[in-house]
Amino acid sequence: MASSDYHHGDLRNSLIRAGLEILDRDGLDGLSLRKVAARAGVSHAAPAHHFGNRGGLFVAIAAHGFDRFRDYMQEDRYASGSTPRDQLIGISRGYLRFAREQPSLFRLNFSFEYKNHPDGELQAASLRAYQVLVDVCALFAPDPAGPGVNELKVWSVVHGYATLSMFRRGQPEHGAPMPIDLLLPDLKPLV
Amino acid sequence: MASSDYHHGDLRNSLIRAGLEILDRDGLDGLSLRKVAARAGVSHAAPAHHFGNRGGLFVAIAAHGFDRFRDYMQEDRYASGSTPRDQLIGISRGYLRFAREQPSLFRLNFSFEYKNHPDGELQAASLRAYQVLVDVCALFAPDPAGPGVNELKVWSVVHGYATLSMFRRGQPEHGAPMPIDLLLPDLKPLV
DNA sequence: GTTCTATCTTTACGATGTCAAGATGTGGCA
DNA sequence: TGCCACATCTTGACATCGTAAAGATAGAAC
Repeated sequence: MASSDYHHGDLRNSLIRAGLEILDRDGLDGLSLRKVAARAGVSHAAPAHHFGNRGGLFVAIAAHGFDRFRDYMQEDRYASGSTPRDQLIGISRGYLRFAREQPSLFRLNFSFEYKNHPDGELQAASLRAYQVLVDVCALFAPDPAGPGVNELKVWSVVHGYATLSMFRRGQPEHGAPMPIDLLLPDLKPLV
Repeated sequence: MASSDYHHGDLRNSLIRAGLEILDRDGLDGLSLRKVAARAGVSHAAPAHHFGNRGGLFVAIAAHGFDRFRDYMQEDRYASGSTPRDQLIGISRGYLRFAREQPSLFRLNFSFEYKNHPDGELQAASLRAYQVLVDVCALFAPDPAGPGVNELKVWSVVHGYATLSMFRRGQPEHGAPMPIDLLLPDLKPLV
């Protein structure tokens, strides 16, 4: 290897980009430190050096995944009507679209591959995504059961439906998908 | 190895049992063909011979997992009151209790480790578990949006909440758990 | 210009899934 | 009873993987 490559300069981002590509091409099971290294054109041990270990790489990629997840929700939110209900349906559609179009990233984000790997960047990205839900729920009257209950209701039903859809996608018989607005709770707009 | 062990007799069940033990002790990531083989006292290649490959073993264990999952729901269902709402809350509690007490099995059941591994036994066990939900939903008036919508509403919110709870269990700050009956949809009893 | 340090490579090791070939017991057939 | 086909399990081997230790290199600090 040419000596000029010894200090890559932007290796961390290159590794994350390579990881996203491998994730998109080979799925979550195909993501490995060595493949990421090969794709980035560095030695097989370079990723572990940067990210500590396998979990570190997964965390870094998942942080990007949560930001992309948030983008999906925001896009469909801004493409929707302006009523609270429209906004709620919008982010739900974005949620489901992310699960459909980026299944590997979705799996990684909500996997436990990194459960013992606390990371501030990941947690921050995760909160940024959750904040979209919080913002839209703020358009509705809070549930009498307490604060955050609306968020939990919406998040649970949408995430559950997304997971179930992915789970059934492999199965032979799955008819027309259920429109998400039929499943969402009937929240009361503030004004 | 003694020649008398060449034909084990009940190797398949022994392997599944060993797999369940490893799953409970080491988690989903610790489950491997070779560890299962070692625990069952057979050669490292014996599991692959029986189940075809890694996915085959996982499928066989997951089939047992779904039956145990169904048991959890039935137990809490029969321990609940007799009104439709009580029954619904009962199976939801069983659902969440399974996720809490058998997290590795829960993860395996709803993982995609075997997504390209169609198996009749697994599908049958999965349907047996789903049937519990169908039975309880039959106590309510069907949703005007169509048949199966009640099931989908309940399943989505309970599964989503279970997943979110597992996801947050690793995090530091998770306050008192939300009672599930606050999240369940307000279905109308039949009579 | 020398040394120091972060960055990346090389080498090695154990664990894993998978396959091919071999060993072993069981049942069927004469 | 004796023999043989076959299913069952073992052995051996290989590629891939994560990980750690030790070495090489380039830029920074002085």
